Amino acid sequence: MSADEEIGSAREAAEDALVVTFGRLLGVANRLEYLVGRALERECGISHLMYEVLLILGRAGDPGLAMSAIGRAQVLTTGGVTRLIDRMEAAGLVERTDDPADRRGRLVRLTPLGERTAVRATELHRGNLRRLLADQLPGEHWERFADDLRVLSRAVAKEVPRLR
Amino acid sequence: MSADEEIGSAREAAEDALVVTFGRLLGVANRLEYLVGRALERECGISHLMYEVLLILGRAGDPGLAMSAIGRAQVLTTGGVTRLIDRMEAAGLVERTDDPADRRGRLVRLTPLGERTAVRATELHRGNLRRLLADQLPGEHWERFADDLRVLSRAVAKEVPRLR
DNA sequence: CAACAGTAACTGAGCCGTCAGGTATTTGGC
DNA sequence: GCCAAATACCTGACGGCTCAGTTACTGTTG
Repeated sequence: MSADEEIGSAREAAEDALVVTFGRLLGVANRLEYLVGRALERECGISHLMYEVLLILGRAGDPGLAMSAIGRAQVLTTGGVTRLIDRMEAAGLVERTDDPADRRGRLVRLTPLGERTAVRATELHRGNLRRLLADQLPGEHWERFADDLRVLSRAVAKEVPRLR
Repeated sequence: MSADEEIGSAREAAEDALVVTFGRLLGVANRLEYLVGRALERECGISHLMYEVLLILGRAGDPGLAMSAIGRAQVLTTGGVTRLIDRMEAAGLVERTDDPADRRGRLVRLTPLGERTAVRATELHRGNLRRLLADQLPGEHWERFADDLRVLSRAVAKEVPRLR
């Protein structure tokens, strides 16, 4: 084996290790997301998906967001969005209005209850995440972790459409 | 504000930033997992959950694993495991036998088709993950990333039971 | 301006998980 | 040795998503 090949295979092994670790991280993250979501559901009565929609609508403000925009933000089919918003509307968290600019469309916006719920859910959710990290990650590593996570999540987010 | 308080609040701000980033990473990872899972489903005809069960059973070998062990490895209720294994059995990927040591139990093990499918799926899955990382993360950062991911996923895995 | 492709939201069928509750079997204290 | 509690798996009802197809409206183009 030549020196070049040796370097190549070392690099490949490192690649492999990263791929495996990355796969494992995805699995763990997925499970975590699931558990944090259930905690939120117990404590706050809304699903994790609803929580994210509350955040999105909160940022959007008046006059609200189109159904299709919500579907794009979450990974949901139009049918899924319709039913999710149905439930949220029934729970009094959001309200639908006709879009004055396009008579096919509806706009969705938060109700006051929706706003309050978003605030409360955010506190609980942050608390859960913080508790999750607090005594596991040594403080002096946090900055580096934060940096890494930023880069990684940006890279990964960019790649999402590729696998569709 | 005293110097101590200042340090405290700076640390708190760093904490906040990490928590937010971590939350975002979880969201992205979740979506990624979903998309990688669907890719696997298209290319290989098995769900992501089935894939993980194939891996677990592959490691377990003969005479197989109890249903409850599968449920513990994945985050699934016993009912969920029963139905998942039902489908995998119908697809010819696994087979159930009575547990000779406990007449309540059944043991699940891979069929030859299951073994072949596990190998093929692993290749495809690895390929997808690798493609995902390959041209997004600069090579010189890989080792550091791998290291961080290891620490992080260990920390996070340890925390999972806490949120139950 | 009429035709038609494109887009927004909704809906019925189906899939896959949870939950709650059932039966068969094992186990540990008396 | 017997009985209550624990355990292993299965099942019916249900929730929430996708898929595929529908209706209503818009924008483009000859």
